[in-house]
Amino acid sequence: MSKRHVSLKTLAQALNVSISTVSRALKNHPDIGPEVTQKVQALARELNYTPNPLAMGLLKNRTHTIGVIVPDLVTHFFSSIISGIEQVANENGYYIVIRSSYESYEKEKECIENLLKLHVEGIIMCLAQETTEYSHFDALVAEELPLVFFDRVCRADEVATVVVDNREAARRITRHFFERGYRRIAHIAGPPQLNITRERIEGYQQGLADCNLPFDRELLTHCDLSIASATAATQRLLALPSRPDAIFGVNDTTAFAAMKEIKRQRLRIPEDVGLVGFTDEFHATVVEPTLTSVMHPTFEMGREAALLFLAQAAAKVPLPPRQTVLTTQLVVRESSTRALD
Amino acid sequence: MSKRHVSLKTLAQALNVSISTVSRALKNHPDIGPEVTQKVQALARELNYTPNPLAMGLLKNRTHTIGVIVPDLVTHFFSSIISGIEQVANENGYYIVIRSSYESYEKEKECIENLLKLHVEGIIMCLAQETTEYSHFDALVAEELPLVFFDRVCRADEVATVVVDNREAARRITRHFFERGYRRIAHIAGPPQLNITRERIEGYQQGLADCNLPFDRELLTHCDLSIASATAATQRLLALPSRPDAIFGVNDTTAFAAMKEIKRQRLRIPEDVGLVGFTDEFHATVVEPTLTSVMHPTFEMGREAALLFLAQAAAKVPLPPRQTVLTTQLVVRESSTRALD
DNA sequence: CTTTTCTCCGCAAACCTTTGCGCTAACCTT
DNA sequence: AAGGTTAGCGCAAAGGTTTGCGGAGAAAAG
Repeated sequence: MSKRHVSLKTLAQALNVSISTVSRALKNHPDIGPEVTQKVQALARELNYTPNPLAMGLLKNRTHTIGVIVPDLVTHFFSSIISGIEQVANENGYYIVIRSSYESYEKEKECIENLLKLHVEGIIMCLAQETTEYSHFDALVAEELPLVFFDRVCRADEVATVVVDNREAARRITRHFFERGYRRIAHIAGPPQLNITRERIEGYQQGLADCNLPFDRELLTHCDLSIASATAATQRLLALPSRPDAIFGVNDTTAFAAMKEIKRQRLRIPEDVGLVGFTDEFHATVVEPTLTSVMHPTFEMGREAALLFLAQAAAKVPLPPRQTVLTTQLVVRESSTRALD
Repeated sequence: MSKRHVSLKTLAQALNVSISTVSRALKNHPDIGPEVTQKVQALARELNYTPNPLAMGLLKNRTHTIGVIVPDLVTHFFSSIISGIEQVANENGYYIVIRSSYESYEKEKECIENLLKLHVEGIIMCLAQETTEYSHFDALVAEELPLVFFDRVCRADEVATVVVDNREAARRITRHFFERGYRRIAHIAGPPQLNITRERIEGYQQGLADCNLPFDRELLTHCDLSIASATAATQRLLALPSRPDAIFGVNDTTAFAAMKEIKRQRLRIPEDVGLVGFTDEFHATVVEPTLTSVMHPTFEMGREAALLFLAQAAAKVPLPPRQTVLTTQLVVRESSTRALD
């Protein structure tokens, strides 16, 4: 399709010199005479010569490419992280190739195989929700290909990861509810296999313990992070004989779905039910009431993941797996601040 | 870093045959005897051989790579479109490399140069807001490199584009307001240089004409699509001596910002001020009141853009620039439906 | 027994770049 | 003037793949 690219050969033939002379002239090699160097550089500029990345890649065995796999592209959480990855990657001369796993284990495997075929120099990814078995990373680990997990992680003793202080954040939320007078604090958790689910549940339980509240198994329910599933979870909680007076959603999407359902049932937020999310998207400030949420440094998470990749890529020997833990902050808004008695 | 890849050479040496024999054996070339073919294929499978894409690219002058440039990655609108592009691209064996222009003209130029250096097979993009000059596409057009614009477009007589029926949609919104009894209908438009801005303004004016409403210059104001700017625009409108009773935002983000500001000023939606957005993100159903909006087929737009690219890539001769126009639908919710007298 | 016709495989070029080494002049030294 | 030095350039290999062509050996045909 597109017109032929100009190569060293093009220049060499036009000037009647050898290819190697052109190559050296372009880098001001002392072996090449000043006039020849002049002419070559002039023509290169004129014809807008740029080295063929494929040829360079073949020679140096490098593609300057990072594979990025996310469960989906559309969620603000992931797109924001990708944005962070992209920034650091570009600043360091890397391109990012994106694929989404659609939360599917099979697709995730496929993505990895595909990216390996492309000879990416590393992979930065977030596990799919379905993934419960991690042997498809064996090849990467064995080949010592730089690999970084963010948010949802596995094999943290082998590969670099970047996560947030999930336990601490969940604990803080629970205590915040308690301080605001809520006593039956429920948690809509994510799929059990995810580390973020486990950690946030642990933090939730720790928070309850801190406040001398009993852990009521009824008040812990799961969803698959979809809106429908979060709505159903909310309905289960609200239908309990002894209804919760506060709900902590595993992420903002869950919280938004819960908010919709709570309002649909004509319950008031925060008076009847307190609500807190996790991530703190922009929309948390738009909904009514505004949503209390944990500020998740998504952009930073992307940047950190990219930095972890760079560190591994630069290292001559395999680096010990590094865990980066980012700190979050609770942003208190209307949905959890009812007037205290 | 990563262990050496297995190449034809690896197989050839291991089996004591020539590289070309291995190459042919893998494709079941009749020239190669059955036992040799057997052995080669067996070893290839065992060692998990895959052709080196760099070598293939060098040979065929193809990279199987599409460059995608968006103003930003974080906005739902763009990430959703990217998702559509990614799907079609992957279905057809292409990888997508993403870069964001951050709405900057300079960065946009830089992105294009960068992607060209990577030898992408085409570019699918949305113009940056700052871009008012289009000569940096000369090279692409001249090289006949497949190029597709989506949403914000230029040079539509030369390059393929995919857009929505902006005029029609804006017209429909305006008439919807009129039917609901609103008479002073304002429009917060985007930056003047964008085609979407112009087209939606035209539709807005046409809608006014349809309803025999005068076009009041005061009721048309611009913003740069940022939240702060949209808030300021709303303030300007609400401060008018004769305040508008309806506002049509150029997109949902603008409408959300307007909603926040209207509520801050203790005005009621939809009673005092009707509000309509454009794009119809998920959050339109979460805010209170729920937001009437134009359903913008973003995912489809991404798919269509990718299909336009594929058509060009497959064509032997340059295709005449094709315009794909997607139709939208007005989704009426609470923010524009006050009780009629 | 020689010639033809296969079968089966290797050589080399092409895609593009880098780089160690070798080669040819011209210049300098003694 | 004869030998050595050096500036300035080209050859060739390497990286991996495909593919036209040529070549060797064996079997079939004369």
